[in-house]
Amino acid sequence: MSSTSEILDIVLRSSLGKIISRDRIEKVVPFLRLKHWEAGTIIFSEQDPAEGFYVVSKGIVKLLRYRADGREIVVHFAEPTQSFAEAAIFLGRFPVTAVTDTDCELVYLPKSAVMEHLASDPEFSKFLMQLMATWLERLVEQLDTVVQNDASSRVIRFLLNEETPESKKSETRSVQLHFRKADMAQMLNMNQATLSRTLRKLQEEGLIKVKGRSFQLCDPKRLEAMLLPPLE
Amino acid sequence: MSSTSEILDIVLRSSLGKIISRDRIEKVVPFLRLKHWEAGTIIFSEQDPAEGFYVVSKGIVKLLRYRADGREIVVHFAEPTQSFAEAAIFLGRFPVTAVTDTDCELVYLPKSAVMEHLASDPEFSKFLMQLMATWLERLVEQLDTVVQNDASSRVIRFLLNEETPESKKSETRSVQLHFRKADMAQMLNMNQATLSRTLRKLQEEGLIKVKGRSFQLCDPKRLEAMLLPPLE
DNA sequence: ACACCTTTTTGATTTTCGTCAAAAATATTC
DNA sequence: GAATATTTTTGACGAAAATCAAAAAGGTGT
Repeated sequence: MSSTSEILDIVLRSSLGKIISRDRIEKVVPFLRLKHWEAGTIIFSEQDPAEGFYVVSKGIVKLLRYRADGREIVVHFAEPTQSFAEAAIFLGRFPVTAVTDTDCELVYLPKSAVMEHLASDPEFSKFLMQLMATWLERLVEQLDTVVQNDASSRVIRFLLNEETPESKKSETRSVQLHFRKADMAQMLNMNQATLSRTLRKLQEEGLIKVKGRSFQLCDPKRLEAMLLPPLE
Repeated sequence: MSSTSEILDIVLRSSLGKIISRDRIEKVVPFLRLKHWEAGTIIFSEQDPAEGFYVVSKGIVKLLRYRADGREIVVHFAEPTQSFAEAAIFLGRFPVTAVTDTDCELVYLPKSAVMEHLASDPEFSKFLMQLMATWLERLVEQLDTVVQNDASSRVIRFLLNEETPESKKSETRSVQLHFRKADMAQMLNMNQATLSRTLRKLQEEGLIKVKGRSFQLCDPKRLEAMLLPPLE
């Protein structure tokens, strides 16, 4: 299962594979580990010492913070080909907790391999910084979304952000959710009941159609316009 | 004013100065620029192409996003010795807007100088990544704070986070604000009036004392306990 | 197709916070 | 130190969303 060639394949297909040469990847592959994780397992916890980072091969990993009151603050859902916790190896600790949301397969890249590679390949360090910069951008975006003060705006914004580039080109624009609506509510910092009601309202207004976990954006222009200030 | 030795001094005192050798800094100093900025000036706007980053020498720089409705989402207040927008040179664009909150003096480090240095000094790339990782941590922390759903918790959390290590050791624990209460309210995603009322409430409960921009934490233990779930 | 479990929706009620506007307090300038 | 401008506090009110609990819908396995 966890053969060298399989790991190679995963890394090549991940975002890392797009920047690092095949040669270099082949060299580090022997130091990487592929592992299966059952749904609901804690991969690491906030403040744990960090000795490496991960690439998702299969499944969804939920990155979050646990509140003292048991509530969860979801930072991100990591999907296949994405890596996560890159920054942690530079902080020395994980700033969030990672839990498998479904059964998963993850490649683990130990810090030592990364650091060595960093010294020998300036391109790699640029790439890592780009990755981290993307995380920063994502977090700023999320902060912005979550702070939006009415529920509809947050939902609309989420949907527009979540839309894939393919969908944007196609005729029937849609968003496919890879996790529960309850999770979505968490990400948007609202009550599950409020999300439900908000979605109903948006449907009644003919802006979207909801069917389980798929959302059709019936009127993208009007959706975008709703994020702008009301005309007065 | 903007003499080479002055710039050298600022960079040495900044967080960059702590990691990069004096030799190396001296080499790049001729490529850096020190500039004065009047209060309320936009340094760069969200999505502007990024060709360098900044170190604050004097004053406060507000990093934020403008909403379509004119509201501001404050991401951070950058204070002297701090650098900002490092990540932007890897993204190619600024993810936030930067506005001088007071009169400022800033050193500008052009991307070209950074990139050159990056190739020749692996220590520097590690340092830059640490800087960016710190930003990430800060953003996660802020997301967590802002999402806290009641005003008191947000305020308490902010105060505890804002406390300096020195204060934590000292007898009279306190926090000194470097910007207006209105700004603080923005950071905490609440109305200025709400912040005012919340502070009053916390004072009445004997938890803090407020005098202008300085806050005394009378009962740090109880403050921390308030972030925990209520006993039932 | 049934029973079982999970997720989502809905209703009724309460609470918290935003809004607006005016007054008070605090800084700043001359 | 009076006068102006800026910042903060306070009050009255309304609106939006949280909460709790129960019903409905959707999945899964046998």
